Amino acid sequence: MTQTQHRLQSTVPLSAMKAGKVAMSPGEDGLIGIPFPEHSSEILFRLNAQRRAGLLCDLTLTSRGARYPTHRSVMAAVSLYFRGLFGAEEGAEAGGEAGGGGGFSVCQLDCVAPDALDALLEFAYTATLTIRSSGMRDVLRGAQLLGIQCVVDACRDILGETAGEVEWETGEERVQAERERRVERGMKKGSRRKIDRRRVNKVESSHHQPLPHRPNINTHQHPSTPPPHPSPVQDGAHSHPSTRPPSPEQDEHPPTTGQNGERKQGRNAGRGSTAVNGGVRWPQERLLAPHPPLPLSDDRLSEDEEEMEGVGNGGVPSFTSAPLVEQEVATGAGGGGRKRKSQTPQQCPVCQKIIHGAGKLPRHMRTHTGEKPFECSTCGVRFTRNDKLKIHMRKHTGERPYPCPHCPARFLHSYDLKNHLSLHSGARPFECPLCHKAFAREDHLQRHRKGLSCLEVRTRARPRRGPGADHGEEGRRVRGGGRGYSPDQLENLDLQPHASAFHPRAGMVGLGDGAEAGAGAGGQMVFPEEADGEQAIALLGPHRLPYPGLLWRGLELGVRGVEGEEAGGGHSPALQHARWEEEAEEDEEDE
DNA sequence: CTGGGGAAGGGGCCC
DNA sequence: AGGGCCCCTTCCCCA
Repeated sequence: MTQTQHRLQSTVPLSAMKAGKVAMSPGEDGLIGIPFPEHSSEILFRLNAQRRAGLLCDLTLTSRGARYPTHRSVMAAVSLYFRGLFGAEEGAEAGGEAGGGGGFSVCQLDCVAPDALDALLEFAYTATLTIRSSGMRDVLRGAQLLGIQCVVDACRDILGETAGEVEWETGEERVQAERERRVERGMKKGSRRKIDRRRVNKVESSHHQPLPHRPNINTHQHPSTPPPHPSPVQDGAHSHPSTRPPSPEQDEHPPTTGQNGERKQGRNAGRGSTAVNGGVRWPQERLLAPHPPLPLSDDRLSEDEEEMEGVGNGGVPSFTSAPLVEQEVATGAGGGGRKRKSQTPQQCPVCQKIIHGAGKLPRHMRTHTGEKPFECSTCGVRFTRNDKLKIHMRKHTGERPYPCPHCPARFLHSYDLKNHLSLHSGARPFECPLCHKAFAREDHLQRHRKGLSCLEVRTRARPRRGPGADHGEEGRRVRGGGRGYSPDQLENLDLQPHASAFHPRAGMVGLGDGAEAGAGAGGQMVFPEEADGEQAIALLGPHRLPYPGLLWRGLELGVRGVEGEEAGGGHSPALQHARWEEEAEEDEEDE
């Protein structure tokens, strides 16, 4: 858990803010979308912990004497059967005792083997299905009975069963399904990889939205007003689960992953099944993969993709790969105008960042979605990119392809060798323009600068020769949040970095006088109503802001330094050096 | 505070 | 056009 929390802190939002990457759309003043890729897994983890502890459980499933406390909402989210049972189906009225209201109920599922039911519950709460090969059939049957389609698909995939037509499709649904199939066939005109990518994208949506928003394939199968303790057996008998695939989705999306070795090794490693203690373990992506794209007509596809780009819906948005110059065309009323031409550059729909390079947008999008499809088969570490995995694998293979020509040292990365060579040469090409201390690495020089460890702390607004220790201490405080706001940014903020403004006590419950609150982490922060934006910033200080840039934006202070010139992080070292030179000159002029 | 290792993300080139 | 591969920069962490 702590690991997850740590990832939460260090994942997209912070880094994005740090680099000024979470930017507002020009037309959406004040609206900021911040994806939290770990949120869904975090929630799931806590729900699972509650289940295991029996907390807040309002539904008990029983199977042949075994009892499984669980949560209605979770089961309704993962199972079509329970969704219908509890009236949680969209548009369905919560009816009867089993409706969406409260109450505690017991559902007897003797038709599902206890082990299978346990595995399905584990899946529901962990998004990972861990089953023994021998129990595959039971799990498949249970998943069919409960309407957990992705598990059904995964099991069928493993068992090598093929999916046929769905007997219980209504006429309207059949038309819809046929329309989807036509769309799918149309999509298949593109490359196979493209289709796979679409699926991955949709999987991302599914990941945060456990069941797809689509006209449900068998709502009639689960009446919204079921009997108090309906038996899935009846349900299953209705749907002929043992002989029929419960969904037309299978038909549309024949399993392709991991069957013909088409995918690259990295992907296979991350997405395929892996043997676990004699069982088979399906990662989340694979389980969700069979979910189809939204049933869209060709004309609607672009629109809906754009709708999915919204980040305010709590889900991680999917994205369109439409290039900047093509988006208008693609979303126009042309209908058949989905064919896209040049793909570079492309704008990220989440952070608005312009991504250069064909095919680079999906790679960038994974920084938002948190998807890490490339898993190290040795240690299980996952990566967003296969080239990173490849480099990582060198640690296991011992390969160090970058030997130093001057000594026996070998390195994993080319830049390590580069750094190392500078040690041989003694070159320290990066010199601080203020204190003239030289560094072998540019980032060390930057750290030196940002750390205010030299005379750089002398800002134009303050006397240079104050108590030096104070400067150093203040510098450390300013930097204390770890975000490393440069003096440039602080100056652009027009903040007077008086010690009181960043004193840990300031702003902790109460405005100043008598404000006595714990300065440590966890102290309650209170924004007095009368405190305006600048006061609020002074109260907090940059080191207290989890998303400093956000607050500044939210307070509409018009901080150019944060979202202006630094946004996008595209400043070149040369520019940075030039800026420093300029500052140094100004400082000297001040003297 | 500095040196070093490593991860993450972006861009260029090529297929 | 998309993806693989490589290089680069930036940042974080640790000693």
